[in-house]
Amino acid sequence: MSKVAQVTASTEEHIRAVAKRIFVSKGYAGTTIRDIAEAANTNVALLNYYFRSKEKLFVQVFEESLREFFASMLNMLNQELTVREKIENLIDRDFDFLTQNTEIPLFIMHEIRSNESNFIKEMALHNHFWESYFFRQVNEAMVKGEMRKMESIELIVLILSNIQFVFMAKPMIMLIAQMDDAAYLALLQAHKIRIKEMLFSYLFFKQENL
Amino acid sequence: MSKVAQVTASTEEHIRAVAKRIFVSKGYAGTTIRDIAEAANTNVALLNYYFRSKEKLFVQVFEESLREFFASMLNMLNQELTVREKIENLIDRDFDFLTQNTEIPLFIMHEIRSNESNFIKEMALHNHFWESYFFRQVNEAMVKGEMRKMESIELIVLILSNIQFVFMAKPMIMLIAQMDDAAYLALLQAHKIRIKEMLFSYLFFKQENL
DNA sequence: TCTCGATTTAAACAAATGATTAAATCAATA
DNA sequence: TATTGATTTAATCATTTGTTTAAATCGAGA
Repeated sequence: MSKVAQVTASTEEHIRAVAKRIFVSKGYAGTTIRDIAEAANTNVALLNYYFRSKEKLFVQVFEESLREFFASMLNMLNQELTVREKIENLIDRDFDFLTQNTEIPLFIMHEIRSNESNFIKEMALHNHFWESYFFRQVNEAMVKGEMRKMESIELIVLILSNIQFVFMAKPMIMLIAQMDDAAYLALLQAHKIRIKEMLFSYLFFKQENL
Repeated sequence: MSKVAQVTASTEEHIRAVAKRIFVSKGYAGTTIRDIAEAANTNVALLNYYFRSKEKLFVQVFEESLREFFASMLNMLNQELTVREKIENLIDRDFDFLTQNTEIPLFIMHEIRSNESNFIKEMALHNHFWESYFFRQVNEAMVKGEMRKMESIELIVLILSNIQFVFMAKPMIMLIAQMDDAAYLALLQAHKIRIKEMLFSYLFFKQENL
């Protein structure tokens, strides 16, 4: 039984991994279950045997992507570090993750928007987010004048803009700048250093116009 | 004849406009020609009568979107303004356009990536871009120490990150911050002011570590 | 070895989809 | 009014797509 379960789990996991790669690259609507079956060296009936339907398979893939996507942010929230350290940590972790998973942010944004069956909106992403230690820390720093005053959502948008856009726009950047992969990676490194410099000097400005 | 041509043009234009709305919202693969025909109060045969195929209709829509998307950037490039004025101009114009066309950036990025038939790569977006007056101006300012030194592509990525991400991530922002449309619009206004402040103080720093 | 449940496969089905056909309608003009 | 070409429509076609069925294969335990 242990062996059966093992084989089962690995077949199922293999299909899920293949499905993830294709869904992430071509989107839900652009992917057929035959694409997945073929790439996984199996057949469409087996997909439905393990996952019941294309949509249920997709939901699993999407939820996993969402978890990975938010992992570094959630991780950041409740650690015993300064705000500045946490933000630097977030940038480093996100760049590492996104360099290996360039397509994830665009995939998630596109599916949230084009999704009509609303299962995404039921995932309750906002849970306990704004009440976390991080945002209390931030508020405190703002009150003390150690940090520029703004709403939490503004802060998050400002930071994530500078992290994620360069990944979401990868195809266009490579196109208009006529880059190869090596040049793109070099851009990533330069960009990462630059946004730390810019964000830190903006967020932790030398207090005067508090 | 003039009347025939007029009616023709308006029917064709009406279909194109409806198609654009649906393609932009649901993506190429997620859109059926029957979706479009129904929304345009006509039938699938008429779509093919005017546009020959779903793909040819899509190409027209996509090219138009691309033109609009780059309009403010191209407009900026060769005007008689200072670098700082041009960048402020770009931010203002893009925010105006994107507020009315929130879905365009995500649409374009997604289609560039999931597109397999490569017609996009043949559109030669890079033409004369890097040789424009704007980048000569920028280079000059950098040499003079009026502006922080960086590659042109870095500068563009830095600016566009801060403009476009807030639009591309709209569905997620509204979801995790539990915003309504009014709150989102308020966020846009605050963000626009903020990024001008941040970018200008970073790009046009008080010269010292030139 | 035989049995039985789990896994895998080939084949088929119904619905959806992009495209086409052929006929109907319209509108200008001879 | 009759003709002609442009436009619009309903119906149909062939293929693709998600799903299901039924049979085959596998592997552990009796």
